[in-house]
Amino acid sequence: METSFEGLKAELKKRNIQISYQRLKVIEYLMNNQCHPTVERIFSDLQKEIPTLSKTTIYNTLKMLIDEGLARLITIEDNETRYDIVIENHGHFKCESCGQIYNFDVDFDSLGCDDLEGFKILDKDVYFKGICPRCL
Amino acid sequence: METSFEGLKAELKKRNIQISYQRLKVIEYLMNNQCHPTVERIFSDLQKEIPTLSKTTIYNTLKMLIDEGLARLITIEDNETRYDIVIENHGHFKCESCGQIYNFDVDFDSLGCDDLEGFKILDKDVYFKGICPRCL
DNA sequence: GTTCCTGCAAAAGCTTTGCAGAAGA
DNA sequence: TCTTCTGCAAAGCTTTTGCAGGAAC
Repeated sequence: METSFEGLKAELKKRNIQISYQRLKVIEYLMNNQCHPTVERIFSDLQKEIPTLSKTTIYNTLKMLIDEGLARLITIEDNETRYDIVIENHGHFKCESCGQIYNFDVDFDSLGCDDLEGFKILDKDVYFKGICPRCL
Repeated sequence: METSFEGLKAELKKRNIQISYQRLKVIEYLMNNQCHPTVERIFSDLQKEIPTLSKTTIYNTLKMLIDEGLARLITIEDNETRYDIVIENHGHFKCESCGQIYNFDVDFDSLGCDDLEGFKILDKDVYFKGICPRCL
């Protein structure tokens, strides 16, 4: 899976998807801020640079990336939707104190195979919650 | 962790929490329908029995159970919040075809410890998505 | 009598939809 | 020219809050 900025742009071009200024900025933001931002966060940060930017465009862009399999949703908390541009398998740890989300490596192959014989598994997510070292 | 109906009632009594008819019915529903229902589902099913029941009461009851650590949220999908009365550690598999959520055993102890040294882990969730055998 | 619970109505918050104008091919 | 993209405004949903009446202790 492509995780470099240039590679992502090439991937979109290959699929005949226009790379507008707004889309470029959203993708750039996701690449530079792998802290799994919410739409609100992306919006308020990018608005400084693009005053006319609307949330609709961010929603549109994120939807497009997810449809293309280039981003994924993180629903570690039920009242906030976050986004993750990195696709390679990893788990997410959310600090309940500061709200920061950390990545960590997970051996997905060793996970829950006994009970799921006959199931077609398309997607695996591991979510942990607790307190991060900085807050402890 | 207590998973029997009587045990749960006793647990609430011990904590001086009133067990009203509405609360009893919601708990009973969660015990009998471990398919991880949404609020909408609980509401429409229980309304047949309790015509005056309001969603607010269901939200209140679920919030109380979660605050007491007797239920947990499942946020496998970002646009629907589901609830789970069984607390013992298990993973959740959601069928993308029929929407059914299945439980499966997970060896949580073997999960992602290398990267998380110094983190205080309070909660672990494993979410899989795919197609269940019935839909395949 | 005091505290807690229920449930209606309203508010809040996030996401989607409709649509007109702009930009790009 | 034709298609696609942007962004405002409105709509749609789920969840929360305020509050008055009622039940439990």
